[in-house]
Amino acid sequence: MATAASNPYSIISSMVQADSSVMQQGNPFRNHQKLLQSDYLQGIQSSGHPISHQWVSSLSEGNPWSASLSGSPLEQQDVKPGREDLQLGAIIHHRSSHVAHHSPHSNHPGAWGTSVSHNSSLNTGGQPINIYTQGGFTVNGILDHGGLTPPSNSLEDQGLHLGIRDNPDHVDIGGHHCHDHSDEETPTSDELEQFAKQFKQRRIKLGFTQADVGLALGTLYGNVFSQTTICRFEALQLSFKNMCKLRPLLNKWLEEADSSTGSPSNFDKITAQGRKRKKRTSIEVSVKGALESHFLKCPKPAAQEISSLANSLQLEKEVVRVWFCNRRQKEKRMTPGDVFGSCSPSHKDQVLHRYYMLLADLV
DNA sequence: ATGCATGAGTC
DNA sequence: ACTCATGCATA
Repeated sequence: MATAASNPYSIISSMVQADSSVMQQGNPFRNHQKLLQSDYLQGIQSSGHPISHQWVSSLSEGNPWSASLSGSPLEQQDVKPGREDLQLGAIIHHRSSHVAHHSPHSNHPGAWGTSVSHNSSLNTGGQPINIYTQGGFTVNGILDHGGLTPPSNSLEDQGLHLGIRDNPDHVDIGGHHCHDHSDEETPTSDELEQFAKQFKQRRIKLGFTQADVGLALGTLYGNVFSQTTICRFEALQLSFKNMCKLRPLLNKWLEEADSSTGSPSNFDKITAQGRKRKKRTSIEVSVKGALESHFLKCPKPAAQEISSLANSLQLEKEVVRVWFCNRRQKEKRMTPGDVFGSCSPSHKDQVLHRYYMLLADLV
């Protein structure tokens, strides 16, 4: 994944993400100025949703997937406290169990499963912590004290400075307040990039996997994260804000890991799965191409438009809707991925052509 | 590493 | 309905 970090937003990207300031009334080509001035960083903080369109809200359709779920129509069967499909997840338990309450949550009708309340984020205070493992292995990174004695060197020689500037809002993460240090200030994207890079380096040197880190974070601060999230952090594929939130935690982990004199700590790993999830639908490349091109013209299609699109593409409406949501979100990442994704070269050319036309029109 | 998905919080 | 943070499942 080439370090495209140096250029987070190309002209194209900013053009495409102009959605936050432009109405898409079928004629996005009218707002050139807006397109040009759309600034990535700006967009981030203002999390702009200038106007919320009120489409014909006619989509209270029943859950289209609920039935197709391994034949078990128990979509809103409630969770019996203490039991449920927990067997699916491995329970790699350990001695001393000190955390493991799930707040009994009722499921939302239409949800896939007996949701096991997955809130592991941002618990202020002593919220229940959910721990899991992806793949059911993993030996928690850090602190399996004694055991691992990686060839640690110190990170002092690295430029491990967290550039701090100003501190707009206070975002406190984890179960405790992080007031003790300078971390939670607002960094620049450069600093973030720097940190991410160093973090990855150190992590690897210390011999930990992304999954390890995610888990360790839970053990350390009460917030578990998946391999996915750590991965995205390292690759700068999170929103700026999200990056800022995670950085202090990861930084702390780094420090701990580095001085892995680790104080014995124990943990319980509970893979609390058991929630039924819709089978991931895989969209054909050609179809993706079509979606992609629609996205260019209109990143925020109205419900009706989504419907017709879904029809012509033979996809479920919901799938299309979600696709657009994800696509938009992708556009807002620090390091936008290839705008063309895995499109065929020919399609890419088509799209590129459109961009060029647009550009030409701008000048 | 990434694509499709979920859920909470917001307009 | 949308955004945003996050993750299971998969390529």
